[in-house]
Amino acid sequence: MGRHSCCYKQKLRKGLWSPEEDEKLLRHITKYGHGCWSSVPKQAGLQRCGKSCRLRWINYLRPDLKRGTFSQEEENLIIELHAVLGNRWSQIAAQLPGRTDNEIKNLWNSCLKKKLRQKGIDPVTHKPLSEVENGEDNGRSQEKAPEVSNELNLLKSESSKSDSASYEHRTSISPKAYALEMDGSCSSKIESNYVTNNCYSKDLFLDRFMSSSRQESYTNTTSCQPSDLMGNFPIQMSYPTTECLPNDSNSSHWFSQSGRPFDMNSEFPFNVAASSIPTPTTNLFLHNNSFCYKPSLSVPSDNVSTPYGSHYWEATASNNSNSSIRSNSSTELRTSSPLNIPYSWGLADCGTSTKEAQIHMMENHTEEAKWDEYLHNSISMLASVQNQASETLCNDIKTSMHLVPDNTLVAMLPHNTKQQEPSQSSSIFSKDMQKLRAAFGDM
DNA sequence: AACATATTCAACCGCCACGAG
DNA sequence: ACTCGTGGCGGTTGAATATGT
Repeated sequence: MGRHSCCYKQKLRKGLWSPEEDEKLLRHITKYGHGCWSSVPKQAGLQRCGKSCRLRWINYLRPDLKRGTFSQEEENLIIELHAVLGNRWSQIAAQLPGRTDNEIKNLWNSCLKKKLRQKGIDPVTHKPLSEVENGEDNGRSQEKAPEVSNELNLLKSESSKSDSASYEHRTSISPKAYALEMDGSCSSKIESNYVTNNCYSKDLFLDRFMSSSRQESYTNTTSCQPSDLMGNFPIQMSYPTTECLPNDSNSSHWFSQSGRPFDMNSEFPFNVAASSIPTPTTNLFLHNNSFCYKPSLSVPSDNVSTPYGSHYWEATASNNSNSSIRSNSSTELRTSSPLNIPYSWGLADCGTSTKEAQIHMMENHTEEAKWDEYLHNSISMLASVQNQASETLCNDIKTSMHLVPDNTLVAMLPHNTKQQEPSQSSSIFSKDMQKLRAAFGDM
């Protein structure tokens, strides 16, 4: 038990992935989607088990992954979320677009744990070490407030080093919003984000943060603020279309996992792939101008026309030898124009030609209105959902969490079976979409 | 320069949950 | 009810790299 049948097969490679293997896998998934993972290695011509392929894709090849060191804000958010969620790395990762659970787990084990200990905080309980050492159980509920506020003090001090102004902004919450939260109003932004986007139960949240000094704790919750989470939804950037991809192989370098570049086969089928390439996600919350992806997808170094407008792209090499893709800031938000370009990541789409795919895209673009309306309607549903018992909410966590980790878009697509039922996350996305539209107008 | 030790992080392992048959 | 195949998750390992002596 436990071991996948495919792993018993002979001649399966293990260990680090070679650039050639990466290329095969990426090419295959870009072209066909992964479908059933167990069939991927065979179809892609890889001597790997499906599980290994899946892992490689999720942790390394996925185009929406961010590369590079974690920002202070990200670290703070991880600590915050860990205090609430524990070692539920996938759920924590869901709040950090572009980051994988593995990455966060590694960061936690190698870095954050130490940092917390150095600050005198037990990384397991998030209580002061002295308290942990002296024994506990002096009334758990009474300990929660100091435990949280201690950590928040740490976070505040950490955060203030780099960004005190924005910290103050982030840690503020209007009395009205707070009141809404306190009386359990379903229309509260706070709840919708905490409960739905953050995907832990309201009860858990309340239990954690709404203890005796709850207002203080809450208003000091660093990166977990509703305002942040509202912006925590990835927006989609359009990939350059096929036609714009350079034939010049010099500009299509790929990077091995150690950061060493290798040349992509110039025949890499982007002409087919373009229709399937997912929109990479970025993050308003971090509000970076640059977006780094683990593999450097071919990016033209001049103006790029897409079906949705022109974007200027600048390919740069970052310090850590990973590639990065930078858009000029003025067009950064414009790059989010195709908010709902549908892609079928994860759904085998073997027979889809470029043309078909483009038609498909257009159809879905018009379908967006319907879908948006549908999503909007689901906001009201959120009300009833949020009034359910926390147990129910806990059960829903898993469903909601499908939204972010793999590809935000996948979960939002009308044709995605996962989304055939209205979900809480849909509501949030709809809100976010409205917010973006309000800010940038309908594209 | 050579070695030892520490750190990082990609990948693997084992388990669980779920759906299909 | 049971088995099987699969996806997903968290814990762990170990090679590569960094740092210290």
